[in-house]
Amino acid sequence: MNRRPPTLSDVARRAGVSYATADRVVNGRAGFSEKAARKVHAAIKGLGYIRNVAAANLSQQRLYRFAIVLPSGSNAFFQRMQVLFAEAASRLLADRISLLIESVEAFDPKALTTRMTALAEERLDGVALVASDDEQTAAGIAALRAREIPVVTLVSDLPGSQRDAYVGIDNVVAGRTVGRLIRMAHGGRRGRVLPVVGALSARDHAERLTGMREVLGSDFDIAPVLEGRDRHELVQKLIGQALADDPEITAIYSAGAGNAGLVRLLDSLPSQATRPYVFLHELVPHSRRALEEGRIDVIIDQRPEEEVARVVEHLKLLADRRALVRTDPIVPTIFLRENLPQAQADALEAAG
Amino acid sequence: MNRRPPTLSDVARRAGVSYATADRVVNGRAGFSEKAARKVHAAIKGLGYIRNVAAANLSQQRLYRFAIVLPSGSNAFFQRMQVLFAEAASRLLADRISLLIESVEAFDPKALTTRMTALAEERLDGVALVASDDEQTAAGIAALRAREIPVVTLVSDLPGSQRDAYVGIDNVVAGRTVGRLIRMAHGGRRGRVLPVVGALSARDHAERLTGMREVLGSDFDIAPVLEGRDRHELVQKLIGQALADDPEITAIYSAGAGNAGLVRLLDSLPSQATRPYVFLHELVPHSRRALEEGRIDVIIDQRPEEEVARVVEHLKLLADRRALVRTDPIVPTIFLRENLPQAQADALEAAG
DNA sequence: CGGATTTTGATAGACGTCTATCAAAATTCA
DNA sequence: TGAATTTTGATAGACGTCTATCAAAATCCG
Repeated sequence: MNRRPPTLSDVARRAGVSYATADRVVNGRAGFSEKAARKVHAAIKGLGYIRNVAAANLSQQRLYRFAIVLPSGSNAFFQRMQVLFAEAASRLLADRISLLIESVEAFDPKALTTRMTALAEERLDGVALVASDDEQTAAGIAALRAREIPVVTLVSDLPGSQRDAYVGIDNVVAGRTVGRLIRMAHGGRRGRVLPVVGALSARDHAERLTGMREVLGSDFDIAPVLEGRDRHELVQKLIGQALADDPEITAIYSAGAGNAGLVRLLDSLPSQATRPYVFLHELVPHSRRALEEGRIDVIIDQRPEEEVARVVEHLKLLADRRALVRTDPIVPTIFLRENLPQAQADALEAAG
Repeated sequence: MNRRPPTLSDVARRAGVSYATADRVVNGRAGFSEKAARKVHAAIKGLGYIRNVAAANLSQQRLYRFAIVLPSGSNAFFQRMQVLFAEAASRLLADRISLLIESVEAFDPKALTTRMTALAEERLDGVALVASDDEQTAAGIAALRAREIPVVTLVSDLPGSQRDAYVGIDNVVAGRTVGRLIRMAHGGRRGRVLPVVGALSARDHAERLTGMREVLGSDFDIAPVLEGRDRHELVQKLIGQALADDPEITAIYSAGAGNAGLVRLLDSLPSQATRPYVFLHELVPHSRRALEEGRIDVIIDQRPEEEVARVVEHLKLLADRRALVRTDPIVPTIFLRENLPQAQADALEAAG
């Protein structure tokens, strides 16, 4: 019923050439004629030949070596991502894939570029990194590509660069989504939204606000944007002040990090007062707890589990010079108290 | 720097036994002593030996053969799933995995069981199927398992059976999520919800309503449940009547299929009237269009793309007798007009 | 035409595992 | 102790691809 899949020997026989010639054609070695190439390709098509990757890797003792560069620091989101990559790494050993997980100082393009230059010297099969939006990083990517090392950007993209793929959400889309949810939560009534970001100069944060504004239009008031520098204490202080000064606020949208401070502040509010609706990004232990306890309303998550899986998938395909599947951006996922995924025991373990 | 990964020969050498003995131990062939087994296992641990799956598969000329059994019929959701599996199948050829995609008459447990019995006779490495909730199906699963064929249930689970894994959403969770969204959309005011299902006897539909009720509690009125048999015309007619008879209705929750009828009905309403909020399941061409055009408000999707990927992942791991990763249920995903994923050109192509 | 160059064929060893066979060694048991 | 049984070792061929080598054949060009 099921015949054995055709091998390159079968291809050679059908093409009427020797194995050696067929091999030269498929592996692009020098020393074959146009005519031979045509015959071989016709035979490949006719037989439906697919290279046996297992055999090929075996013969070459192939080991895939990928580097993952993440920003260091206390950011809960990247901590989680680091744990996820570490888990993936141990799983992937069985597939002869090794992940070198590296940290560089956050918000330090020079450190990132230095690391990238170092990586370009190693025999790597691919690099994934969280790009920052500057020319140095773009040059670093170009340097990797110049050495034929595929590059995938992660979480934060750099569209003008030579990266092979981006894995992450579209931040304008995320902001629009929050805008729609804010509208829904107000049930047709007007409201006043307090936007909080890390910095307006951070492209992803700015894009999120843009998206939100697009959907809210002129039906909503938008209070002056707070810049919390992604620092818990500052976020807590600024929002506290703003709420005290501006009792009209009906919703808070925190587009950046430092949300532990926001949660602490909400906790300190008098419980009988109706609090504003709260929307924030990234499902991490403290935001999860706040959602479960009803202190916030919505978390927009970029599903780091899915991102990790896709990064690995892309790097593997790029290393094998195969076509990418699923190149559409990750969809920002809306978590309410009710559709939270199961808590990740692994994350707690790793933290404890 | 990076040594060659240890082979079974290295293990044998370190254990002080021959390759043949090491092989007997790891592959559970007869004819080795306890002492030898202990020595080999110690060496495996000491060296961190991992079997080279590529080499193993090569030597056995291993081909994975999986069967996927989907209900046939005009249901847009399963049509989409079929397309996704077909795409996956062509991609997976390169990994020596073949998917046999089969259809059986929907809602016909006997047909499903007959097909399963037939599949049990084939040399398969795994089966995925949409379980229906009855004893025949459970027996069919048991028959497959008796022949050492792993079984994964898809979309609809059968918890009491011997299935190895379930890939799909928790329908109570999905219902609760809708409940929360209904609350949000009413902005703190009361409302009256019209629930529509295919049949109250369908477990998944009933579970969704249960979940919704849990969250709405006594703050909301719930109109009598309509049973639309997942048929477009019937759904259209019943909802039309209900809306005409009951002007108090502020929201519609369609927990089943047949939503093309719902969309048509909404289309026919006088445009100046404020329509009720509409929540329904599964992102398919007609529901997508309705959401884009603002005729409905929310789609709860079970992400068939992710389900397909996971089914394949599980089947492969089960066939290799490896541990499953990610056994938590799929999270019901909330789609608003703003966070719709890119349209799937492939689906259109396949339909056209 | 004749020499240089290009193309082709034949073949062999390696990758790590699986499967099988046969003889030698160790153990069990009467 | 001696025969039967179990355990072990040594080894060889296969899987499909990659890499390399060498000689033979075909083609090119002056």
